[in-house]
Amino acid sequence: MPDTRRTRPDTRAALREHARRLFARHGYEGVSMRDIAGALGIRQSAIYNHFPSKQHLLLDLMVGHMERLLSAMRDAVPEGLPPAGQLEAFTRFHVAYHIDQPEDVFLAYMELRSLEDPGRADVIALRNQYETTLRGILGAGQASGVFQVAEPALATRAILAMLTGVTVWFRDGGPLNREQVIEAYLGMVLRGVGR
Amino acid sequence: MPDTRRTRPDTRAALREHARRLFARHGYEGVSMRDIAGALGIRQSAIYNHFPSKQHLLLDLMVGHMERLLSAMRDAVPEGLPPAGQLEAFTRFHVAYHIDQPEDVFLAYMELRSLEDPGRADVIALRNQYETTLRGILGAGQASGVFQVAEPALATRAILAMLTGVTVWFRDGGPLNREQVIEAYLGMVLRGVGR
DNA sequence: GTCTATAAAGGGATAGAC
DNA sequence: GTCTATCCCTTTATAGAC
Repeated sequence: MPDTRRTRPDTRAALREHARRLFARHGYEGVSMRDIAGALGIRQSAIYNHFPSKQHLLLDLMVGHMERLLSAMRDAVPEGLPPAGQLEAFTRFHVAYHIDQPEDVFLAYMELRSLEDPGRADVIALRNQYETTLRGILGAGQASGVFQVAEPALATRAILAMLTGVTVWFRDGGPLNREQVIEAYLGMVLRGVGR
Repeated sequence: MPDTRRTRPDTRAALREHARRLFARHGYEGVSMRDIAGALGIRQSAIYNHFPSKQHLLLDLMVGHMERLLSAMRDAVPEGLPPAGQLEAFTRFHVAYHIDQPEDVFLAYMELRSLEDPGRADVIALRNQYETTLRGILGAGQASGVFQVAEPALATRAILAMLTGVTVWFRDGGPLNREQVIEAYLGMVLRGVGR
């Protein structure tokens, strides 16, 4: 049994945490390696024992976020459900995840432009998998007549933009709690597709 | 009658144009004064004849955008209309303006975090005026029973986020033209508030 | 694995000639 | 109003001691 009191702190994990927070708040270009190192109390050069460059650190955060998001979404949206049930599950999941992980989500949205190829293409591919899932749900509902969606591709983007915006304003302790926010967004999505 | 062929180009206006484009594409922190000057074919130091600092250049772009946006919105949304008509006018205006001025809009949304006080507070106040207009329309429609909006403040943010997202994906020459996009978003907004 | 020291480049801003 | 030249600072990244 390891002595956890004497375990050296996991610098790599701490770097991820502080970089995520700082990048989300000030933007990739607005944060220096010194800023990140300073948040941990180490020197800037020590970061290079854990990540080969600032770009690689950003890529690590982006890919890690997208893989966790996709995996969690697939767990939350059962394949066997009819389209209306899938849309409800997807919407609840998306809002809840964005409330719970605002920094990851905000970072992935805002700093894609700071990510260089080839990593950028990988992240876009992962994001497209996520979007395609919602697109498929809307298309299936349209085909079976339970949704009235004139333009499924546009509706996909409209719904994702609407729901993702929750990260910009939601705060714990505000007038609406987590569950009230999820229900309010769900109501707008369902009415928006004609349910 | 002035000889327009020999008129010196308006450097200040050209600086605004190129800075707007570069800031929107790479972010405020990702663009240097040398980048902006280079786009015009002048030296970096010449910028300081027109703007006292990089911050002032950003503030000029932000305030200019918000004032134009507010003014155009007030022209497009007549005060005398009933709430349903106002919501339709507001939605058509917002999508059209965001399609036509994507750089201004994207910049104002993304780079507010790079703007320092006191200018930042001014821009936020202007943005709040814009949001409050939509909030008032939804509140009036709710009060008169023509809208079913459980949470007007949330619905305001949800609608604005949904519509503003058009800047991320819309391109001239794509599968949907400007008018088709406006109608599709309008349909989703009206259904979303129960019309 | 972290430190000090340093390299090499780029950042915003200013001075003064023209 | 734009230029060249420069100041002073910060940046990412590397080298080598411990």
